[in-house]
Amino acid sequence: MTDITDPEAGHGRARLMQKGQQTKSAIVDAALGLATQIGIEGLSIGAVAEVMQMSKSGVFAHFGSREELQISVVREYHHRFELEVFYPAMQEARGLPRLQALFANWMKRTSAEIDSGCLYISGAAEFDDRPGPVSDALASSVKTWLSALHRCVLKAREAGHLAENTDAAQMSFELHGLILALHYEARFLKTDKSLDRAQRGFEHILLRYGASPT
Amino acid sequence: MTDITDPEAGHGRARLMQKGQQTKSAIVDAALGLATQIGIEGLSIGAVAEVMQMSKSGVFAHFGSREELQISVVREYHHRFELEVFYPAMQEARGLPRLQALFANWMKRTSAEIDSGCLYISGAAEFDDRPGPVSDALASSVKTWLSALHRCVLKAREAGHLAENTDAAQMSFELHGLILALHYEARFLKTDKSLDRAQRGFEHILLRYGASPT
DNA sequence: TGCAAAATAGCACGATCGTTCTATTTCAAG
DNA sequence: CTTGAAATAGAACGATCGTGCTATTTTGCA
Repeated sequence: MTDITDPEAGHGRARLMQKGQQTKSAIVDAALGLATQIGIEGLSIGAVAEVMQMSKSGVFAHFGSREELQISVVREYHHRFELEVFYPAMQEARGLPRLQALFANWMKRTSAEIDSGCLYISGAAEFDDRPGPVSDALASSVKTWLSALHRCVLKAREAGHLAENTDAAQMSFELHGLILALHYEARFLKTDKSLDRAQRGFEHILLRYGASPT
Repeated sequence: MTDITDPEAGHGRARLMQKGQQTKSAIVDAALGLATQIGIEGLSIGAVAEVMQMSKSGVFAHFGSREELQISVVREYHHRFELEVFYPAMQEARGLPRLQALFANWMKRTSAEIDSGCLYISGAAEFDDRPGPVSDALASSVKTWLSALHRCVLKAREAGHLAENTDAAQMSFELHGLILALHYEARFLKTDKSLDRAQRGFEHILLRYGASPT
């Protein structure tokens, strides 16, 4: 959420974060790391406590329930997704360049080998038959992102970078599919060349929807 | 695997299945139903026992370990997938008609509301960071199916139903993406029209790869 | 520096997990 | 009908889970 307190800047300006908030952020950070490996549903307070070198109750007190911890993790992921995928692409010129940047950043995040799996994808599989607050939070984040993508396609069409009869929802669906296939084949099946395939698929889609060079 | 014993056919022919095998089949059936709802990793012997109205140890004895039960579930799913998607499509004429049937059956299975989620999709999300025998069994099944799809695309190209320069692996990748997007948006986001979008995406891909009418 | 408040630890609870062991029931062949 | 084998049940184990309760420690402000 806000910045981490800089311990060497304790003058004049009020400290931005109490000790407790710092710890909470660190816990969410650790929990996110765990959740991307073992899933949101597999997240356990005990495991988080061990990573944090804290007691279970110490961790628990910050959230009041496991569910609240899970929701915090989803929100944190949403935040990072915006930071790494959405905002950088907004720097690009409106229309096709921005759409291309959006997709490129999305691909990068999906196939990144350093941090593990995409929470939006693994979470969907975990919660598509398990309604509740966590599922709601996840679905809400995903919808926010997908509708941002949808708007970007619309803008590109309005800018004349795509064919006038472009069905933006259909195009978004097909782009989403490429990302999902990339995630599936690269992460689970360990198929190399998946990133190339997603990129080529993207170019195919651009051609179909009459992308004009920028 | 083999047929269920027909109790009214106890003459001449030896019974095909002992009582134990029948029960085991019924357990796997129940476990598959549970796994599609709560995931393969979420499968617990206690839950299966409750559904079966059996004791935990009674269920356990048939498999010797939870892992073996999970693998049996994967194999059963593989079997049903072949039965509902693969074999029926093989009845169609080689080439484009068969490819179309394959994709249509695949879509139907993916979006079916009666039985829940696709184990190949939810399982991939659960096991992409958790190697082991269950993950291996799942990956093996998926690869078998995807390579069957790949072969079908190759045959269609050889039959002259697709452009000569068709990259079969690339086309398979894009088809896979459509199915994944269908599953994601229909099952998790409850987006209607997803089936239409997948179908139109399929037609777009056919056009791109120069499908000639049959 | 002292003191209230916030943060964290420690412990216990009931529940569920996979698994092992032993007893009991059910089956199928003689 | 008998009998050995196969199938199932029952109880118990250690472990882990989420959560509540009560200390204890640490923090930030007067």
